[in-house]
Amino acid sequence: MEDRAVSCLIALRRVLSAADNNVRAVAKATGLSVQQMIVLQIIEDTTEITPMMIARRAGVAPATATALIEKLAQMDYVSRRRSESDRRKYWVSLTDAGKTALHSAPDPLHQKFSEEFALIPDYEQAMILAALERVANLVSTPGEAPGADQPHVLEMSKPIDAEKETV
Amino acid sequence: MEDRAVSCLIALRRVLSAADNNVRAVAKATGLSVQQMIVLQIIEDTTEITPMMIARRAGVAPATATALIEKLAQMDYVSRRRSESDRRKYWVSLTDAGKTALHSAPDPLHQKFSEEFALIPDYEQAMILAALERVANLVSTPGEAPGADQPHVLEMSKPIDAEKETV
DNA sequence: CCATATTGTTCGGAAACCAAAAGAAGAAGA
DNA sequence: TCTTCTTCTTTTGGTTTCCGAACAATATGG
Repeated sequence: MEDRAVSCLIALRRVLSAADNNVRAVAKATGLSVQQMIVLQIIEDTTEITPMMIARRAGVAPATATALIEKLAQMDYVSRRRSESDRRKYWVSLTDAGKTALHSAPDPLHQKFSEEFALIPDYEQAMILAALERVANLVSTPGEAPGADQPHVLEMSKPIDAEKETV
Repeated sequence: MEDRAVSCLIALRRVLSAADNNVRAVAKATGLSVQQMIVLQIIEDTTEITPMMIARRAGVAPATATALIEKLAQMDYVSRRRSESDRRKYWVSLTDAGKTALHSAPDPLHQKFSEEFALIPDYEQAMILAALERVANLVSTPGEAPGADQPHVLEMSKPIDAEKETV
């Protein structure tokens, strides 16, 4: 009877595999690495976020996050703004170029899904949405959920430009 | 209208993110790299498969597939058997150790899902399964689907042992 | 037998990643 | 104020992963 759970997991793995291939394709199309894309998406989700939080969400070591952010900053896809409440950290956010880059490449999976989803009868659409949200709530751990640790609002732009000449 | 498709994709991305974090955790627990785990799973799915097919399914370059297989063979997780119908290629399959390794680590997502899924009322379980399979069919491309390109049955074991002394 | 294609490998370099140590800034207590 | 401890980020050094390109071996079709 927990047979059905197994079937679910199998279906899930098919979806996962397709999605994985997809991100790679999209990444290649944008000229970004997969990890860079993930980081950009994390930043977009939160609008503003610190390196440590990026590391936690992306599941990489802090050192790796530093390198990723530095790279993205060099490409001018993200901007950094020193926090004033805690001057050790800084807030990373997407530049316009970053947003553009993130959405420039067509996403085959997104498109395919949207197209075919539109053909499905209404009641079934609703069913699928409900099921997906149910599953998302089942599996998503609070640790990586969005929402916590928002930046203070009162910090004004004080750009991190000192290290502009980093090689 | 197509609002619902967007909500679906958002939910899907939550699931994806959770799953991604999960594979990393499991990989770390097994001492395998993520890519190695994926390859092992591909091999298990097909029982027997050639390097090129592995490369295509895993979405990596042939050179990478070679390296991955070589590594897994060194760990004695996979065995190779030269094809007789086409002596360029060979069939890769899982050893018992490989199967064990692949399933040794507890899978937090799998567990969590199974547990919570069991608590869901019957009709909703059925609904979720149907929805997941629907989605899987929507997104999965035939190219990476299992089933095609099976090995000929008549090839007997002629191990690739020549390179046993590879450093 | 000779092109051409396919399969897999080797090689060299680029990039990703991490652990550990270091640096810089906050927090807490005397 | 002056420790001392903690947190956040970076640097360093070294490992691993991955790919492109050139290559060898085999197949296939004239």
